[in-house]
Amino acid sequence: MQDPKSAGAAGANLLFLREAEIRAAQDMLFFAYRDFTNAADVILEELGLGRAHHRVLHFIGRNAGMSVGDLLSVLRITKQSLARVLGALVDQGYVAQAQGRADRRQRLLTLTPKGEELERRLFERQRARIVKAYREAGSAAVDGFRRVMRGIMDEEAHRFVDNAEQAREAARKG
Amino acid sequence: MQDPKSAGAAGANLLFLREAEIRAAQDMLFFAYRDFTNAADVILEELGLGRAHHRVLHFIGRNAGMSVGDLLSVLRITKQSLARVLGALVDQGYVAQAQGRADRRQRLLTLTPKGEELERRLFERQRARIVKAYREAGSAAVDGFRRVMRGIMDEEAHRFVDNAEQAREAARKG
DNA sequence: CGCTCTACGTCAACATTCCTGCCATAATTT
DNA sequence: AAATTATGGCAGGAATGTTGACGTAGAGCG
Repeated sequence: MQDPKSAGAAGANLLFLREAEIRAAQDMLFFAYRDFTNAADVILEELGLGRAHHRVLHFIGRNAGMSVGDLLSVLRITKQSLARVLGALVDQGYVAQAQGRADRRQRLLTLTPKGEELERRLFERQRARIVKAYREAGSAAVDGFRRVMRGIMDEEAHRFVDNAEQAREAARKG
Repeated sequence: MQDPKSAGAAGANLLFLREAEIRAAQDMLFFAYRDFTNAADVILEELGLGRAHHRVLHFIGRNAGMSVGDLLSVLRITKQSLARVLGALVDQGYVAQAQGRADRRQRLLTLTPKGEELERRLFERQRARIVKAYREAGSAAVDGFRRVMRGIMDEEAHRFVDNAEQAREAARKG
């Protein structure tokens, strides 16, 4: 190992492995996201809704009473893109809007019972996949998964996930 | 804990935690995918390319010499959707097509040097995010991450990731 | 050899989901 | 009163996806 040549090769090898790991992560993010979102598509298609509708239902369900602006910054899409999707969900009775108490300009968004029921049906499809993966991988792996995923996300998204967690904690206690 | 009421509450609590975990996984998949893909968007926009182009470059780079049909089944889009994107990449000199030796109907796809260079630039952007996440989480967490991600993906995708890994192994050795 | 199947390209037509820009309204903040 | 904020709405366009139909070249089989 004192041969500079083989040391160089070992170094290159380490770099190679490192890169291979990253490449594999790219693949996995693509496939996992593709197959995870795909799980709910059957139900959505029946109702003539798309993935954009699902995302909106999911995040309103996660953070009941959020404003339109909050939703926009979570989804990172434009007002107009959201307007169509959200409008359809309100029209079809999945989402309810309430005037904000502190700021009456705000429309605070919540799921109607019908919306909750649909969100749950969609959730159950995806749940199966996660439960299977978690069970196969074991709880230590799940912890690692969570830590890596958090590292990939933006800081702001971090905060959202934590808030949703806390909101549920509070709801459970109070 | 022998009180059936508190046992029931504990059971509900476990279910609650389990569901909260799954919900958090939903959030994290969305945010991690959103922010990870977003990392390369700046470069793509400069060149007038989209994410679809990036995906094609990525997978051809990962599996040099793959056929159009292989690419279609990996991406799970239609021939026509791919045709536009792939055609643009060929026209602009990022991707080369070669006639298959065994089956001359096939167009085996590879990246040109120009395509490799672009793919690398795109990769570097995303690499930073993964490296950061991996470093913060530690190698045990990375292993857990991989195992969970594999569990979420379809079996078929499993195979693709393994093949790409092996192809690189072989290329390194031979 | 012919017949069929496969891999691929291509054209037409259309749906979904995103975008930018601009304007309007109402309520809050300064 | 003026500026800012939260939201809604319209016009128009781009990226990405879809289905369906047709054509060509090559592979594979009886």
